[in-house]
Amino acid sequence: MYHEEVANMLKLLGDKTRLMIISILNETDCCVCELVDILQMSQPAISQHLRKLKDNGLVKETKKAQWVFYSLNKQHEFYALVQSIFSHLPDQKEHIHRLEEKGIRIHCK
Amino acid sequence: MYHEEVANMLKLLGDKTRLMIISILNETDCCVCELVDILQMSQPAISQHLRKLKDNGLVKETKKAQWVFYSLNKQHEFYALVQSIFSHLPDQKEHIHRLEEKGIRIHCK
DNA sequence: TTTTTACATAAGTATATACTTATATAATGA
DNA sequence: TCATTATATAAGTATATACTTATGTAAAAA
Repeated sequence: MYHEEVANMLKLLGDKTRLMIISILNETDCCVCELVDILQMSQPAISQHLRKLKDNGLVKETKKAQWVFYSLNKQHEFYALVQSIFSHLPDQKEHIHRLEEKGIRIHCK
Repeated sequence: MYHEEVANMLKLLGDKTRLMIISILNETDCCVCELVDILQMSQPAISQHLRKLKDNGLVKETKKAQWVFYSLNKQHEFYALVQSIFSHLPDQKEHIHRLEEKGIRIHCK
């Protein structure tokens, strides 16, 4: 049933840490250590949330050198739904700017 | 933090039974026994979901004779967010029509 | 080659959640 | 008045969830 799939998607987004992760990835791709720095949570906690998001297909990962970069999967069935939720949330640019200013943003070709 | 409030709202909607209840109430006000009939679940289960929705302010209740009618609270802070989620879901008119046809729709002034 | 950094994962734990069954209440109807 | 109907709620239970700590792995750096 369609409602069940949507309910599962909302449950996935219905956690403040995951909602923040997705909001940040909506600004720019990030590696795990950047998310750990922004969200001030343990690395395993962040990794476990990322795994849930990845298992659901909402995010993709790309290995680059020692880092794993996560990004939103724009091909996801519910990407439009997720974007309409974001339209009701403030953007998260400040977190990215703060990383840049602190000089700890990971840039990788 | 705003993200936390939105996450809590999404968690509330992130249950297929509650999402269905809200979708149905988006069509028309209903009393508990109609929701029990539509959703084919036990009355206490439905009542408990309704309580969660009411505690959060998403629905309102009105007593009429022996029935308690529930309706969406259009004044809710996140009503617009909820509506944008509905725009990604099929409508639930068929359930209401079925009740009418079966002659078990509760009409009350 | 050894250490460090970045990340994943396993195991354990505390809490939350969604039901069930049983029971209480209040309005209606016989 | 007594039975029925509509609803709420309490208590119990099974499962899910979100962390923690500990540990493993792979790449980079020293």
